[in-house]
Amino acid sequence: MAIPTPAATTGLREIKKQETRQLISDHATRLFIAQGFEQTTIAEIAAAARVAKKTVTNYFPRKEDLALDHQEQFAVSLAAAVTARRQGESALAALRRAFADAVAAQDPVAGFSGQQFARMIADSPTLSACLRGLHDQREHHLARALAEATGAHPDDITVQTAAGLLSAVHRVLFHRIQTLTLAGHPNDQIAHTIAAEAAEAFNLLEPALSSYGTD
Amino acid sequence: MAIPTPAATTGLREIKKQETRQLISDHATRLFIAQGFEQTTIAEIAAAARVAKKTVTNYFPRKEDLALDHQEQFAVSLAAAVTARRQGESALAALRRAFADAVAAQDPVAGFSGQQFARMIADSPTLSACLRGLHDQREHHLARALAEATGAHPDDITVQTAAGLLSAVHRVLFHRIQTLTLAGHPNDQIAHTIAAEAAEAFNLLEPALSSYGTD
DNA sequence: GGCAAACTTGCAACGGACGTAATTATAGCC
DNA sequence: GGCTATAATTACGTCCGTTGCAAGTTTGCC
Repeated sequence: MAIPTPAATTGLREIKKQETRQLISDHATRLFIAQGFEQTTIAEIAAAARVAKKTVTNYFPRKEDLALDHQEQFAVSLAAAVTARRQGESALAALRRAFADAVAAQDPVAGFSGQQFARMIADSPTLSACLRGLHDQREHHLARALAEATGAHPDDITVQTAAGLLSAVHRVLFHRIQTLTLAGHPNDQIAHTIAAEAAEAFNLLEPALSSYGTD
Repeated sequence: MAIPTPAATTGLREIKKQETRQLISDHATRLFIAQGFEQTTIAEIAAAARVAKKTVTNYFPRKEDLALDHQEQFAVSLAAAVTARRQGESALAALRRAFADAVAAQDPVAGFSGQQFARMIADSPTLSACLRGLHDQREHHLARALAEATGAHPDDITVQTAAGLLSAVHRVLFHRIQTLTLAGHPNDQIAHTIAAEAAEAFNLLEPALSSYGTD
């Protein structure tokens, strides 16, 4: 997926901004992995990147933003899967297929983040809380997409519940991938295990939502 | 529910500790309601309660602990409902009944917290994140209870998924009560509305888990 | 070449979290 | 009933994330 950059003239200023941002992000990730998230200070990152502390907090308003990338992509992933579902495909079927694809591709957005990254998150209450918030945002986006797909009011209890149930399955599977990653399993083996478990999990929900959100 | 106090001799010291704790908590709640959670500093609370700053953070390690009470009770509520379910009653039925009871009693643990309290939480990212963490803990406790009830391994994907689905319904309904509270509806009206919506939400899950966790 | 806008920088302040040592008051024991 | 060990409270101080502000520097445009 190339960067769209809508009318973003690649002037010298934009180029240097992107370089500076990447420079800070790279040093931050390296330090977080090496010595943990909480143990790394913004001052250290700024010193490593040879920029001012203020520049770091200017590009990344909160410290968590330095560690968790692709937040927006994660938050809209389920809603996008529903919006882009095939003709006659239910929301559940679309989300099942989307997860299977993500597992096959070992997509980081599905939870394939590497052992060191998973450990960094697990060891940091701040990052764990931030991840919970992202799961929450993802559910809300999904609820909006489901409301649009079914023509129901966004506050409708059935819409809200369906979004909660569907995102719960994805969240449980995400957490399972993280757990297996932390346990040291290689991605290939995790993908194999999770594929079978995902079938069980989605099958459990099938009787409840088999035709929900079908065109 | 009286305080068990297992062999807790009600010495003068324990009494004064409880008084001090209550004094701090009362002043904190009052200030949070009056001027918001983030806008209130621990120093202000300490000054209002006429104690040292350190005494506040000694009784309440984190600032959130000053605002959110009964955290442990909330976290174990779903697990307790499953553990105490009747003979032959499914986990879903037990949780449906527990929620109906909580709504009838307008239990704060179910979300009946009053408009000012709901606003305090909604206006504070810190408290919202803390509440998400509590929902997460509640799901994990439920998963353990379900594993024990079904004899399955706690890491079993069916157990994890069932816990995720069941707690998702409770979480959606909790959030709905908060939303209605923020909108200014009186508790009686909310209880009436939610009772009907809860029936819809649990009915949605019924085909999936009607017999799960039955003795 | 010069001007306006933007980015970067350094400094400062605030607030929450944590640690430590000193003071005070209680509870158990003789 | 007095003494001592224990535990809470207090008053410091430090660290770190976050925010605001003014000055300096670079970029893009005229």
